[in-house]
Amino acid sequence: MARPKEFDHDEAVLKAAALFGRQGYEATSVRHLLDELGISSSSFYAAFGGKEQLFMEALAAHAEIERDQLRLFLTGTGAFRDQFKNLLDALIDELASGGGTSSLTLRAAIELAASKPDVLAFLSRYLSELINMVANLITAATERGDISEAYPPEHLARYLLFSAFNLGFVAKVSSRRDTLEGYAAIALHALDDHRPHPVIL
Amino acid sequence: MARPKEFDHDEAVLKAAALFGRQGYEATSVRHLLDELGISSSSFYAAFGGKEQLFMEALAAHAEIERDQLRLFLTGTGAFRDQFKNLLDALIDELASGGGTSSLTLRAAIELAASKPDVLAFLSRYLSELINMVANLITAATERGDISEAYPPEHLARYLLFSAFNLGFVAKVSSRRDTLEGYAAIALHALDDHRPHPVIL
DNA sequence: CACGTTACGGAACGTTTGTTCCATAACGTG
DNA sequence: CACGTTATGGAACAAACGTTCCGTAACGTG
Repeated sequence: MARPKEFDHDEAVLKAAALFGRQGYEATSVRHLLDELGISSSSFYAAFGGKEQLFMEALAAHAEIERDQLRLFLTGTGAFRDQFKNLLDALIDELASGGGTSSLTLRAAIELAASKPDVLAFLSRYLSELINMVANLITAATERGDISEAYPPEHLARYLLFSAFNLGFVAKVSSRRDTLEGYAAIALHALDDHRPHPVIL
Repeated sequence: MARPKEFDHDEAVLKAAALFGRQGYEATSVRHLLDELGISSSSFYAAFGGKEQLFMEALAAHAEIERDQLRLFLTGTGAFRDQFKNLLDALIDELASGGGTSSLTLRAAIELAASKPDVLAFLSRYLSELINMVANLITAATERGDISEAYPPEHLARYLLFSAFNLGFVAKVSSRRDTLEGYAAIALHALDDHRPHPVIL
């Protein structure tokens, strides 16, 4: 029919998401994106429409992966607290290794939520979705007796999610493993039973 | 001797800090700064040297104010937990009112810590200072029996500080009061009396 | 009231920004 | 093997970027 594309659309979006996550939106120029994606400007605008639209696509793609990973960690077998601890541990591994595929979600919220209505709208909807998902898991866990019901599930869900995101912030300043683990240990305490509990040691 | 300046240096730095805090570094152009400060470019470069240097000055000025406010809240009379709760309440008031003089510290860390070594160095030093300050207050509080010694003071200090900063992140997406209060209530739980959990990392 | 010094306003600079345009290349189809 | 269609590379664009420069204005001093 016609000349075929020489690059994969979705793959390019993921590369863009990584670059935006590393450098931020404003600091990432279109020319830098062209280099990273290995395409020329005409292909760029034909495929993505422009910088801002590519960012929205990248943000959505990143969010989807993030949500799936979250679901994967929190829907296994075992106590909810253990599952969430595993999630934090994995996140710490990633952050401490310096790989630094830091969360585009965090960056987008800080850099663009106030100035770009589209970004705010997306994040608002996306984070609500995450919170609902985790809140439901928490409700199920409390019904099993896994965790106490000291807080409204939605509040607890939001707290846990934002604490996880916050690890990315902590890591921006110090990505030492014990720093991150120290933070995570205390954040996780919100899931401990507040009544006296048996010492398992 | 010579023609006197028509604007106050420190006042201008604070205005710049507010603008940078609202819009971020890259999104704030020099022309926008000139408008906000009400000066012309020649005065700008004579007084501050350039955009980047003004940012560093603004960051330092903001940090000083932030540190003093923190000290003010945490060195009064009363239990440490109450003092920290007052701090969070005041922060929530500010964030919920939408005034939105959001923390330049948070923005600088997310947007620039990875790309501008000067910013990282400053934040690293500044946050260490804050953590030490709070850790000392925590040590004193535990010696009074105010709070339990479940965690190393430095870890607890870092957790509390970053939780406070994290409210700024939460507010970016939803600045509803009950959202922020829900988060703060759970974060504060780290200061409640409890025996150390056996599974601390 | 002239002088030296410093601050001011604003035009101008070169560079980089995001985007558009067009001639050319690479396909599937008739 | 020409044709229609779509992708590509790169030149070109206006606008905005951070910064510099210069003539002028506003002081304190002699």
